Amino acid sequence: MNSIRKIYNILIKEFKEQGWWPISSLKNKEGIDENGYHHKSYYYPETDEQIFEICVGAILTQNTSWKNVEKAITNLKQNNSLSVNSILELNQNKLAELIKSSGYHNQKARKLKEFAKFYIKNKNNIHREELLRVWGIGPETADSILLYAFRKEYFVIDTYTKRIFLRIGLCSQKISYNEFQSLIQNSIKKDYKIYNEYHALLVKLGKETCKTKPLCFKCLLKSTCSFSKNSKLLLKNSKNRKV
DNA sequence: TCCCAGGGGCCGA
DNA sequence: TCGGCCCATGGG
Repeated sequence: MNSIRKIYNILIKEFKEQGWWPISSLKNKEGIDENGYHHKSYYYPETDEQIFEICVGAILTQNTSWKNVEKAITNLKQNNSLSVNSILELNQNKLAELIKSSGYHNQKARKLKEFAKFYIKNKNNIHREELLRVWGIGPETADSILLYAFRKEYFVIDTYTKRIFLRIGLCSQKISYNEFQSLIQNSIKKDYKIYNEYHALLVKLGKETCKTKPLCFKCLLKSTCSFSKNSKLLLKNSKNRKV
């Protein structure tokens, strides 16, 4: 079994299913937690509204913590603006005000409007190349939308994925997005559920242990991670050093 | 007060 | 093609 598959097995065994992508309208329903994560079902999203909400979340979460995105989504909902048509109709400054908590709100308001125009025309036949031509949609956001909203098999490469695999020693600093995506996609089964879950598991690991300042001592992957081994060595050497 | 967070566009070299 | 800079709020 290859290392990338092994890492998936370790993470899923310990962390269990993460239930991505969270959908606000599902909060506290049967089998769904208070934040909208559907841990036991991969059959979401079910409706056009749910699909569009995931797309909005993927754009709003660009370089932003999910908590700040949740506030923006709640605001949009309370203003009856979490739909394609209302985003198209809404004044851009008003839209920016509603999503202010997610940061970069002026840029993101424009991004939502550009995406909404695309969505209306392409929702029934969406293609990655065309999605990438939309202003404000880069490879990560495109793949999040394709994978989580449209259940298409594109592995999402984000900051956490890069950081974790770089530290483990499975990729180089200079690897491109597409090269990295191919590396992972060629190492695991082409399966929507696995792509969905693996990315979510990496985010959990990145948030909890493989942070900017890593907490290697409690990391599930410390036995296979070159960064963790090196940091242990550094710690040991520093302790042995006479002051 | 500083750092960081589920990126992407633009511009000059 | 690539590095540097800008966009911005909120929590720890």
